[in-house]
Amino acid sequence: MDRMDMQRAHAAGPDLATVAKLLADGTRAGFCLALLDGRAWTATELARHMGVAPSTATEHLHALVRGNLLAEERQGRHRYVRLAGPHVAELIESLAAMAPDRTPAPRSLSAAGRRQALAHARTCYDHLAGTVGVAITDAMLERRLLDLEHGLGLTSAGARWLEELGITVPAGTRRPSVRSCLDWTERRPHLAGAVGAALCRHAFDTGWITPVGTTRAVAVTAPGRQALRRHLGLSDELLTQT
Amino acid sequence: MDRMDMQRAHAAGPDLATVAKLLADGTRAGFCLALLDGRAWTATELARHMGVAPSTATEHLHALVRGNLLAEERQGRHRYVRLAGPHVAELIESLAAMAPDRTPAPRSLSAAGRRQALAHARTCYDHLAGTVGVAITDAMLERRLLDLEHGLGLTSAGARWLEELGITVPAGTRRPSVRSCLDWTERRPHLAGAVGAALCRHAFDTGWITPVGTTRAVAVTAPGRQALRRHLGLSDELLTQT
DNA sequence: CGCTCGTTTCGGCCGGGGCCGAAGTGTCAC
DNA sequence: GTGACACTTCGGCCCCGGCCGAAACGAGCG
Repeated sequence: MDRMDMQRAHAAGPDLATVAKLLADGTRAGFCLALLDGRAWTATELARHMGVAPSTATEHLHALVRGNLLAEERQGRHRYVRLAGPHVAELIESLAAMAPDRTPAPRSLSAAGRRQALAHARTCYDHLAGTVGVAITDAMLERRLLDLEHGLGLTSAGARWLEELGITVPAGTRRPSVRSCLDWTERRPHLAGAVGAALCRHAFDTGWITPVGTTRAVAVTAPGRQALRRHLGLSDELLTQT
Repeated sequence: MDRMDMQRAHAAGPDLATVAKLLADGTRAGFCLALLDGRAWTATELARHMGVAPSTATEHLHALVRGNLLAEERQGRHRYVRLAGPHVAELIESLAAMAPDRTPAPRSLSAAGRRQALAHARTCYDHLAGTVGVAITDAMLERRLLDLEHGLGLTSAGARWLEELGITVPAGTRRPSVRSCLDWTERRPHLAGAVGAALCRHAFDTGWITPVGTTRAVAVTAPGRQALRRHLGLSDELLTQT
């Protein structure tokens, strides 16, 4: 039995390394981070986004799809990819929460503006993050719609509150209704999970928020500001990007 | 601006790759999986466990400690390492849940026995897994001590039940009280989080379970069988390893 | 049917990094 | 002191894998 066999023999259990390897490359990790916006991107979009040749992107995407991190959908001569599901988004988030934030200082005015818009309010896969996302979570805690008694949880008052707003949360799934997601600009936890996703969806559907350009950034609309003030007591200044 | 700079410029946000790289090697991943037992191991123990030279293990451990995945503690000429905390264990678990299980067929009778003991009952960092871990979770669901209404949660009856048993769960932390952990033998979720940890600790403290050899496997003692039958209605056959 | 453009395949280059063994450092026991 | 032992450092080997460009492929479109 040579060395390789020794190693194999001791390597029982799940094969962490092959999954981790998929995220262990800067380019592939960048793809996944980009896809955290929840949308489907084409291969060339991702290639340009990370500054690599299309051929390189193709290979990476193959690996990610084969590893079940991404799902692909082909339309004509385009190949769209998106995250394979919320579980992948959560894996990426928990990895990101542990990673050092190496966001570089903005090099241009427009880059600084983009960064500020993202820091103010953005989607994080399927829920809200940024200053606004954290503020919503804090307000819900203050009003006892959520509590921290045993980790983050929805109170019965919170359940009623959702119902009054006409927000229905898909039940019965394994997905936790409330999950705490640590985001990388605020470094503070905000509301994720099924409730976070439902709330975000509702905010889009009713026009409280609207996407900014083609990024993950969102802006709070006038009706949105009004609704958030009434339902959560959030101030206008907080909701307006300076 | 050359190609490298382009890539750097687009690589904003958390540096997923460097964290993932730590787990992207079979040997380092094996170390972490071994450390999931929650104990502290010495460098040589881990080296022998994975079949690599001590010098190799040293380098890997340095990387893992520098990356904040492991904590080290030096005692005399020994260097003990353990997982840096529950968040690391959870990261490893979520990675493992996504990884293909490449557990090889046992090559010897003793290996088969070890495997069976592990499959029956074992610790998973700080809570219980295996057939027994899943059975406890199922029984708690059936008795409405837990519910699945919005993800896995502790009911008020469950809180009372814990109190009656004299189990106190540290409150007020960010750690979720109840978390679902997918284990790699049963492929079914079982109770983790602060409650899972407290329950496991209680089971050790009161002698319901006892470690088997130096592995993660545990055996249910006679008092343990009695207690689990009385408090959760678990049958003796289920709790005895065949 | 030829042109465009998004995607894929392939060959080849090159750097990073995992591995070992040999030698060095520090700790404990006698 | 003199071993024994746990751990570390270093040099060197070698392979894996990310990158590109060139060329092929195939869907849309006039």
